[in-house]
Amino acid sequence: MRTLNERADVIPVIAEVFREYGFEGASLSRITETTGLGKGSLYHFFPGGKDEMARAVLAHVDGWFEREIYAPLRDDVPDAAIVRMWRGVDNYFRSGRRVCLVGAFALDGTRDRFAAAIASYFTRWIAALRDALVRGGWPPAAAADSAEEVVLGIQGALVLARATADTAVFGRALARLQTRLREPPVM
Amino acid sequence: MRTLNERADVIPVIAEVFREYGFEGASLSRITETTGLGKGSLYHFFPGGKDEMARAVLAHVDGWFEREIYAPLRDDVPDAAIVRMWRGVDNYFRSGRRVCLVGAFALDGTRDRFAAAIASYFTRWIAALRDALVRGGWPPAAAADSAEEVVLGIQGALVLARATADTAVFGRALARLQTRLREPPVM
DNA sequence: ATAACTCTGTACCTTTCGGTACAGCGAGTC
DNA sequence: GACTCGCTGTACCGAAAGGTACAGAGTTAT
Repeated sequence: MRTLNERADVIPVIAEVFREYGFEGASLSRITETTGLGKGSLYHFFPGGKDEMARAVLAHVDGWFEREIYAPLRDDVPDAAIVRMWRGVDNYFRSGRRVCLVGAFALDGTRDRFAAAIASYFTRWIAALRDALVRGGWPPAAAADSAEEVVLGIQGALVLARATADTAVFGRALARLQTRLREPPVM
Repeated sequence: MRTLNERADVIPVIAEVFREYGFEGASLSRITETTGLGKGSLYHFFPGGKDEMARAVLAHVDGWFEREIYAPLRDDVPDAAIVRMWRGVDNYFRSGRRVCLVGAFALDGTRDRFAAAIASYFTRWIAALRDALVRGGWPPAAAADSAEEVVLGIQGALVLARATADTAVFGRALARLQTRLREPPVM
């Protein structure tokens, strides 16, 4: 019964290939090379081919964020959950050295094919953060605005860090957004 | 002597294909289809093939921003130049319906190939905006920070607008960033 | 020991990829 | 009318794309 185990092990590796090259750029030959698996094994685990691999990878990323970020934001003490989010995000994106797979897919022509998964990733993130802020005493409108600003800022920081090959941008952006969430609006 | 004229006419069309599908996804067949030009004409204008097309497109985008945004930020009255930037950006990105070609290339595996052009586009934008703020009376450190925040915020907004197929995100982000540049820091 | 089942390598398929070669068209020039 | 010269369509190329077929190895259960 190693099937499930090994399939699960391969997904993060494939994810890295998609992350690095995008959907179109992630050729099967690159995937087989990186994973060390031949086409035989690959199509055994993912009969649907590249499309299924991408879906599995998106689901994997989504699962991680749901578990580590969204759920805590919805259920835990707001302040603690938000601290956890900052730590988790900085860790996940390797302080700007790693790019967001979902964001990369969104800009690609790939978007339409995985539209639902891509949109859901972002809207649920924003909704969860907004809820945490509201539970922390923020006015709903300001909470919604700031939640959107934070998620969008993280994506922008990743684009810029990658574009300029300067990971410090990411750290500065996180710091800026972080202070902004610490001081509730004056309204 | 129609050569230069027509080549110049084709570049924006090719740009749209790259913007929509990314470098890898923009196949020659899609380009011929969209431009209405056969391979013969295409390789007549761009002997270097896809690579040269991408470089021409990047140069075209860069030229537009240099002329319409960066130069005014450096040379004109700061307030007016910044107002012009907001108008120009909203217009250029069609209020979030259009994606940033340079940002898309940055996330792609394409980045390395065009690294210089991609990095320069962003660093010059940030530098120009920072200069305008400093000339407008901002402390240099705060100006640098806010300039980075604005450029990064625009990129993030484009990612999110595209990801959620909700252009309103872009408008809200622009409004937020705009108010932030209107009130100089307290420090 | 054998049967069943999971996994893997190899060979092969069609389509599309980026790119090339080139003959010819049409609008100017002399 | 002949001659450029800029442009275009067509046919073609080898390589790589994504995907399939399948025999067999390795393990596990009986």
